[in-house]
Amino acid sequence: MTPTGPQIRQQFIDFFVEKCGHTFVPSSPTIPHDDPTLLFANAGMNQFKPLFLGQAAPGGALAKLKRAANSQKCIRAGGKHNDLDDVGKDTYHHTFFEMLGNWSFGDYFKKEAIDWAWELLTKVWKIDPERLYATYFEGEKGQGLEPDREAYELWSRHLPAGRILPGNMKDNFWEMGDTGPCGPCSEIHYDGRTDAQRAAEPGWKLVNAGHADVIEIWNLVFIQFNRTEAGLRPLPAKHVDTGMGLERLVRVLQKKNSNYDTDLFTPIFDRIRKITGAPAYAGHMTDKRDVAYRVVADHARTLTFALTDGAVPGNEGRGYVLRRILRRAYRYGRQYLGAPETFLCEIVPTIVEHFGAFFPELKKDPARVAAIIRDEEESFGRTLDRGNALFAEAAQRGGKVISADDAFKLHDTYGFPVDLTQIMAEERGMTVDVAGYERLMAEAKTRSRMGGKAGAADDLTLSGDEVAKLRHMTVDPTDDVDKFHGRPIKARVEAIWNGDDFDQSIEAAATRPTDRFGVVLNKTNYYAEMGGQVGDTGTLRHAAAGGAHGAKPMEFNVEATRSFGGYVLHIGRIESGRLAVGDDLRLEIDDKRRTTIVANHTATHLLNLALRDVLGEGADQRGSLVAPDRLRFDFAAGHAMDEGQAARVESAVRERIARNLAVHSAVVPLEQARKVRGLRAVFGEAYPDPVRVVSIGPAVEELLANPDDPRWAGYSVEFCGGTHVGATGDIGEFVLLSEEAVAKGVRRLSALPGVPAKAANEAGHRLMERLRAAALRADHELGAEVGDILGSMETLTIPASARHSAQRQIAALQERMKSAQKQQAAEGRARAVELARTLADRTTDPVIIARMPAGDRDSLLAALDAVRAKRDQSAVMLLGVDVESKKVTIVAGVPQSLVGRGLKAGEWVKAASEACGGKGGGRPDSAQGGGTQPERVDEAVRAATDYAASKMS
RNA sequence: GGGGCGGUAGCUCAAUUGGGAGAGCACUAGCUUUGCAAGCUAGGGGUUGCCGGUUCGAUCCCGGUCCGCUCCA
Repeated sequence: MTPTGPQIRQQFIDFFVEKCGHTFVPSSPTIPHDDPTLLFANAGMNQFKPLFLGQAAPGGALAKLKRAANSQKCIRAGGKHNDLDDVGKDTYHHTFFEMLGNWSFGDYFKKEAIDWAWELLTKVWKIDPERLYATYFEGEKGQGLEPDREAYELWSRHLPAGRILPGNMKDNFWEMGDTGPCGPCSEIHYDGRTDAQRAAEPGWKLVNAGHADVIEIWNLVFIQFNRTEAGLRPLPAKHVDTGMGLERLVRVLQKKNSNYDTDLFTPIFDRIRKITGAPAYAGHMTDKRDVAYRVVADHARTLTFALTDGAVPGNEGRGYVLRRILRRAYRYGRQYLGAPETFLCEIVPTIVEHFGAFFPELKKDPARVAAIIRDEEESFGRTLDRGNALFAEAAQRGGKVISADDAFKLHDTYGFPVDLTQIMAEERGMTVDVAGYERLMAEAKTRSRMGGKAGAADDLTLSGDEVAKLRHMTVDPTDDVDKFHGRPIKARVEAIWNGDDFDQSIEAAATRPTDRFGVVLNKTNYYAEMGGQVGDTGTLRHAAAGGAHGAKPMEFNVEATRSFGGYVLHIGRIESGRLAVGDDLRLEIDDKRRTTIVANHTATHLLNLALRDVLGEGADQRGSLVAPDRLRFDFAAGHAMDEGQAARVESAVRERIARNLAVHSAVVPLEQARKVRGLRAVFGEAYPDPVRVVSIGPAVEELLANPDDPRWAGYSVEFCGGTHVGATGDIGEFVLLSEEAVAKGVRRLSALPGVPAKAANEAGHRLMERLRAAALRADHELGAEVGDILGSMETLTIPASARHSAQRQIAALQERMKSAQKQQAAEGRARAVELARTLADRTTDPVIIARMPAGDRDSLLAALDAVRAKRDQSAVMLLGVDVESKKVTIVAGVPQSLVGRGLKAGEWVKAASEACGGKGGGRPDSAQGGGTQPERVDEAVRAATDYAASKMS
């Protein structure tokens, strides 16, 4: 009986969990929320990186792990390893794949890793041992690296010498970066050719040679060295990191020649066929339709998983990579499968159905994922339409060749990749100037690079190496229990980090004002930036009065506090005196700042609870920022809250402040804490075990004593390592400032607590007063006042409710202004027209030149039309005089008959306007102009009269 | 972070040396038709994203800014 893909995945995990004592650790999200250096999760070890780097927080759940196994969701696209363009063309490239892995963190090593791998493959899965090959590291003299004889010996117990092959630095030595943990690795390869092929050519010749059927299936990495600038040093704790691509493994076990022929993909193909009505997938490598099947299936998997994990298509970073993936799939589907205008979104349910059992997060909100994809499909469809129009133009223009400029513009502005343009050109028997396109592309790239000089990272950090160095210096991680009360304490200087190296001492006189240092102490009362709460600031001084070194007392200004691998870095500058390792210091934090931060943080918890009350369970927290002057709260929501909802959220928070609920915290086992009803945790976040629980209202012990009590749903209970007020009454006041979208499906609230909230409320009231007063004014006074109010609104900090109300009132006032203006204009026009009619009735001259009272150009033009209606054979010029604003406005119209005699309206107006300090022009039959010297309007009239006379005579 | 393109009526879009902001659809009213589909006539609807500059005059030119699309990093 051939096992299914999900069975194979489970067999792997069961083998390591049940037989070999591993802990099953669920896959981390494809979107690494806490690692900005990584676009997507791309290897099983990602979530264990802190363990290998020695940066895991001591005491956390991670640090306790000895052995782990899982199937990690991985995405390879956009970054250094970019497989995007290869997907579809062969049997094994994917942007999304699963990586099975087992890990040892300073526990077992090579022997167990190799023996278990062999046992699982040959005994459990019964892979023919004759088809397996192993590689080992052959050594590298230049770096003083010996061959990995140990691995060779271990393998020789399972395999004949002829199937254990040496490999070089590139294939068999694994390094994470230029420095850090590294070590030799050993790969297992599988020969999937037919017996006849295997008889004809020995498999060892094809290992690592790029043969489609002789493939690497498992990589066992033995991390035993640490590379520093000085060279390689053996690690005291040796680790094992293994990775086996699930898709490949399933292919082998299901005896297929392509990953896409396994049941990991065939249900998706069936679905695609159903949606598009295309002929069934036939598995050909070059057939465009089959390529499209593979592309669409692979990309749909990537998108479903990435969007589920909280990513959103956008125009930068990983969002942009996802958008490109989506579009690639969309184009292939539309072009080669005849897919309808939206179809990718229809594949989501199939993926959820087949992968949801093992990855339950998929089932959480698949409708949201599908909706995002549908949106993108629709908008890309519109872009394609615009691009198609441009392509048609370019094709018209080009004759036989689409020019480089056009091809580049199609790509750069409309997102048409050049290969698409080529396909479209081919269909019309045209070609594309690809060489020219490449040149333009290269130019654009250098331009883009030139401008992209990123600002230097001025914030100090400690890398894994440096954390290890601290440990080597026998410095213990900082004891930070005092951070919760924040009162001044005494502590000893353990190390001083200058960004490149550790100093023994620093002196104010010898540093520049821009130099920043990071002070490591044995303990601290500073809160290090974490969980959205900003770090503390404050001052470090010598504990003994007068200072230990010289006359001037030392003062170190802490501007930021951050934590690395358990070491709290007090970052800032030394203002005066001298600071040395071993000094005893007195630590003070900026109390006032801390007070507002603390109030903000507790308010954030109340806000979180209020959002659930008003919007329901779906309003998950997506991030937060707790700073001294404001708080920001991001949460999942499809659209903006209406004013009623916002008001209810606000009053729900206020109500709990008014009840002055006590804030409790306790550190308790994670498993136990998770059971408490109504507990709120941040999506995608990994929590330590034991975890700190902060509850507002009931004490943590009460919660744990009776976790199922439905009453708890009415209280705020969160996992949180931050600092809080003693009771909610300390927050004082609370107002919502604004609500906005930060990404599709994510909204951001800004709010203020305490004193600033009161100030905002008062500012809001003053604004309301002002609007009430403004509404009583006369129409003609409104303009200035409304403009002024609008101007001040931009900088005003007022509650969101007041802002909305003000906007409504202003809109009403503007409406009033508009109709008043309109009425005035209409009256002005009517007066001008009336005047013009009497003028026209009075004269029959072929040339009519008349002064008009002040009026806008529209009135003058209307008057002009009125005159011409009655005197259609006369040339007419009207001059509007506005002494107040020092302006003369001139309009003129000349009938064709007189234009023929040389009286051109443009020239005529020019003559008149130049006489009163201006210019003018226009068409021969109709023109406008003006001047800035109303007092010379007589001259203008004379000039116009003379000019007309000269033409008419 | 840098570059390209765009933002005009409720919607889709026009508007050239800078010179009176339009069309189609939708909307309202009237007419026509046995009814429907529609047709005819009239009308309402605009801060040309926002701010500033140049100019007698800016949808148009220049600078800034916001938003959308797009490419690159």
